[in-house]
Amino acid sequence: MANRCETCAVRHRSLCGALEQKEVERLSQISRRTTIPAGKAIVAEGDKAVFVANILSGTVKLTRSLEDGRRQIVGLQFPSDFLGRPFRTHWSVQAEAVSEVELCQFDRKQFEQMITDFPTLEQRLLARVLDELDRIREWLFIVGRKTAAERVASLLVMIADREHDAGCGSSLHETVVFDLPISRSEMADCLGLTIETVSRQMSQLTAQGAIDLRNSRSVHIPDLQRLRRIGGLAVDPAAI
Amino acid sequence: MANRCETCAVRHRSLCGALEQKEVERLSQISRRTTIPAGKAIVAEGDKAVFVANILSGTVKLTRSLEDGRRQIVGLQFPSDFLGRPFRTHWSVQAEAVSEVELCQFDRKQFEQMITDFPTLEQRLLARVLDELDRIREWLFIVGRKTAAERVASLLVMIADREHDAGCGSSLHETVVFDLPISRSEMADCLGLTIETVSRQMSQLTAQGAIDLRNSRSVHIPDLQRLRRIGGLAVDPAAI
DNA sequence: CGATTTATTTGACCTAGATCAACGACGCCG
DNA sequence: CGGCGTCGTTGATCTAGGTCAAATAAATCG
Repeated sequence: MANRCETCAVRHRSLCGALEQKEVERLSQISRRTTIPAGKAIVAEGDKAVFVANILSGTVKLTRSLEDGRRQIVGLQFPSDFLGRPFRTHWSVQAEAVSEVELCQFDRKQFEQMITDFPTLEQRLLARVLDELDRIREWLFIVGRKTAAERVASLLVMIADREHDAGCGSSLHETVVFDLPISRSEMADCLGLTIETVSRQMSQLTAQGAIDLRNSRSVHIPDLQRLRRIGGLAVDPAAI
Repeated sequence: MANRCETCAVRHRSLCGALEQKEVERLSQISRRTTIPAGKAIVAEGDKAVFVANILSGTVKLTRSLEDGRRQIVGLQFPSDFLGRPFRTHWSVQAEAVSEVELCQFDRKQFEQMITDFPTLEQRLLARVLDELDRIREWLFIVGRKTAAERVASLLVMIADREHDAGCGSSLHETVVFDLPISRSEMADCLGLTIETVSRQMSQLTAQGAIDLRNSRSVHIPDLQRLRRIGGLAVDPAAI
């Protein structure tokens, strides 16, 4: 049964924000909510692409891996992000629920039809994909050329930015507190490092006073600009 | 003055392949050809985005860099590829001509209008950006988790695929000969390695008989599948 | 609540690739 | 043709981060 989009937590931040009341209704008719428990794969590399989805809550990781166990997280997605690949028949990455995830799924074919019918939707999707491309290029740079310390700092800043995704600048030297959605092992897989190195760098950052861990998942950043500097990031938060 | 798209070398492979005769005419009216000499920057990180373009000939590298000289190539673009970022006011990467490059430029704003007016164009652009996203995710994986030998092999395969971009499978164990568009230093910047390591790995691959260098730029790959295997790539060429 | 399992931290040591340093091979120009 | 600058190769050494191992610390379960 169609769900009521008016009460959707990500109604305006997600793709659907592009749509008028009437259009949303049509979209809601092809949507279906699903909940995926933490740690479960949503789709595997090579799976047929039968759906696309908006993330309503939770965190999703996109990974590529080799048979020998090497693994790289190639995307982290948060509530209101779009998950999936219109106009492709198969998934090129594995998508896995990091925490429990709620999705608003659409049949891929029907969604493609919607895109074709509603240019505003397509335009918004395009803008999103382009943003994603920018972010992943930044990411490639980090993984390709930065030191372990810089990588860990950069990841923390990135997650901080996306968690309280007000993001946009506000004051310099701002304080941020948040829970890491991912484990040390997942941090390592984001950064092309090992768990041990990530852990050592977290300890190092703590020792420097750049972060403060109340427990291993709860991060307090007393001065975001400072952490940006440690990460070798532009001090001006890259405008989304 | 408008150029005649009918004679365009990349007319059908590029974005414009989506357009009807009449639409192409309109597009051609806002297009302008430029030639950029080898080694020259096309735009710098942070530049105002005044245009987007199709690449007619030559190779373009997209780079991010740090003040201390560390540099990462985050994209390599070939003829028929689309260069630029609609709906963004500034460039987030530097674009530089690797070889002499011919562009077919469009005013960004006008191009955005075209996108809005011609959904087929937008859809084709979307598909392209999604492809680019897939490729760069693969790339992130390579840089994050693969050994130097695997990285170099992967890069050669990737370039071989894109150079004679018939690409699509044909026979197994196929032979490929091509000229590297990029220097050792640029290969290193693609892979997050140093020149020396790239050079050593090229020598290693030559010693193994996996490649054959007639000169430092001219690569002969006697068995593409074998090189794929060395690079830890799926043997089935990832469908474009 | 104690037992067990799983995540994280820390330490000791090792290695892939970086760095430093020649050296050879082309092209270019006078 | 010979000097010179750039690019690529190769060798010797060093080091950031990996690997292996052990000690906490936190979560799960009966």
